[in-house]
Amino acid sequence: MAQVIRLFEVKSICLNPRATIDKLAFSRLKSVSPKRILSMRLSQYFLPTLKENPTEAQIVSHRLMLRAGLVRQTSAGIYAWLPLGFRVLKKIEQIVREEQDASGAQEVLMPTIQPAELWQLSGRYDVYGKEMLRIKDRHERDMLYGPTNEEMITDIFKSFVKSYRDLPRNLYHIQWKFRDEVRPRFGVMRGREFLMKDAYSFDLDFAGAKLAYQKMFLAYLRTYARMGLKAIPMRADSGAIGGDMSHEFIILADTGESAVYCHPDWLKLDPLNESVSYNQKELDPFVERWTSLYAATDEKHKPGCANIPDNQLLTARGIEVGHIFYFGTKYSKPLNAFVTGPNGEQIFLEMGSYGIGVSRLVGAIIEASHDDNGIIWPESVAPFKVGLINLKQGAAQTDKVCEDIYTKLNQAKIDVLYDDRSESAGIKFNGMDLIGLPWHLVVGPRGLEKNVVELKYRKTGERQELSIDSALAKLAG
RNA sequence: CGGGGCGUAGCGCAGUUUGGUAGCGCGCAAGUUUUGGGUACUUGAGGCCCCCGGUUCGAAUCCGGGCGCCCCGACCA
Repeated sequence: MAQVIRLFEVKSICLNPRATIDKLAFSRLKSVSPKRILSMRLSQYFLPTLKENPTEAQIVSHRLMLRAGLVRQTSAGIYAWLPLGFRVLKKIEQIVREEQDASGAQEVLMPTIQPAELWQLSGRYDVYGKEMLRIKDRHERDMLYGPTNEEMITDIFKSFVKSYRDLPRNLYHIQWKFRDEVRPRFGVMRGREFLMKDAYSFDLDFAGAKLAYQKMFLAYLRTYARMGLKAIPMRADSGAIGGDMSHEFIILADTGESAVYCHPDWLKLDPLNESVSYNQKELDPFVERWTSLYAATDEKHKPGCANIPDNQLLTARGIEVGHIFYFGTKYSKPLNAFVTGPNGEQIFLEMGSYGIGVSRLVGAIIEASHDDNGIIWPESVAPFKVGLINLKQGAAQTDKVCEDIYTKLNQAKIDVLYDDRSESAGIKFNGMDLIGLPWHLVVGPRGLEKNVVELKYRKTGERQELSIDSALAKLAG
């Protein structure tokens, strides 16, 4: 009897959620740096998937994002990010961050709400029109929800930097922005509220600004390539100033919003194979080479102007996922942002700005990577690397093997979503295809009789039967 | 901002023409069943029919006015 009571006590302590949380919190305190929880059991996850297509979603990425439980629309063009979608958003953000840092840019965080005064100084308060969401605070002071941050960063920068010796600098942040689009559409690809990385470079002269531009050029190519995207820089309009120092980065996707024309050799290039460092000597030839191949959007395309015959041009559709441009002293002059030069003269800052649509990329990646069954996440941005499917939940054998695999994958720091629900096989297979995790590890009684599990690669649909150990080894490799 | 469409259960829809107090499929819950690609059956819960006003004995349905959402175009990361 005493033993029974003791057992019961032990069990009740383990089942007490508070005890678990305290224990977790304690272990976190001891660790040097905070770590994110890698894996998840589907039976406990907030993942509201839909079997049918919501009518409001017309394009494929929007439909799949709603069906796979990534986002929830709260108003036209404004979305709440649910756990699975948020994980993807964070992974994309992190790749952007790492590449910005590698290029020498420094992360800051500016507010979403800005005072109108800054915009009145640059003259854009009136120019921006209704796209700008204007707000009054309780003191009737004019504020706005920032659509971009040139004015603010210039104001911040100039208030501290007074000498040419403090140049160059490149500051970026990843922040939510708002543009009150007349007609939001395409889900997160053309929302009103969107997450964006924008960087702002400050230089003494044009040569410096050009180098800053080239650094971003390289960082952008690397960023998109890491996300499994083929991004092509295309010359864009930069207004009166800037010459050719403006590029849009367009990824190719069948459902893209605009037609693009480019040299077929683009498809062979991979920026991750290039060994080029962030210095002028290496960047000059690199950028030269990467801008020499023809590429133009519909509106810029002029037949006969390419360096190869028109009929050999690759015609495709594209989605803009980034834009870099040099704009000189456009903001530094009206905002009076200058430094003292070597000879004591006042020199207005040479600036450029560089944007990446982080939330848009979630949709864009899906546009570029899906099939009839659902999303196909590139591994680098996948919410989980592995989907573990237990075909017979509740059976001792499959449960045990799955738990074991789940633990081992966790120990190997591989994030896994374990479908431990008591659902039929078909529901689990289809659900896993829909949310598009790169690898599906299927554990069923039939396979276990032969001591094998099935490993499926979502992208190709290829499956192979492997022993548990070799499946784990393959996932770790 | 021009043009068009739609708001009925969580999702997809019917019912509106001809006013009589709301229905189907999926999903959800319970049970049986099934167990390797959304299994089958039974039972059940779930609606301020977008909102406000008007007409009428009676309005999801007719009339007026709002609001919301979607699509095409112009605009944009």
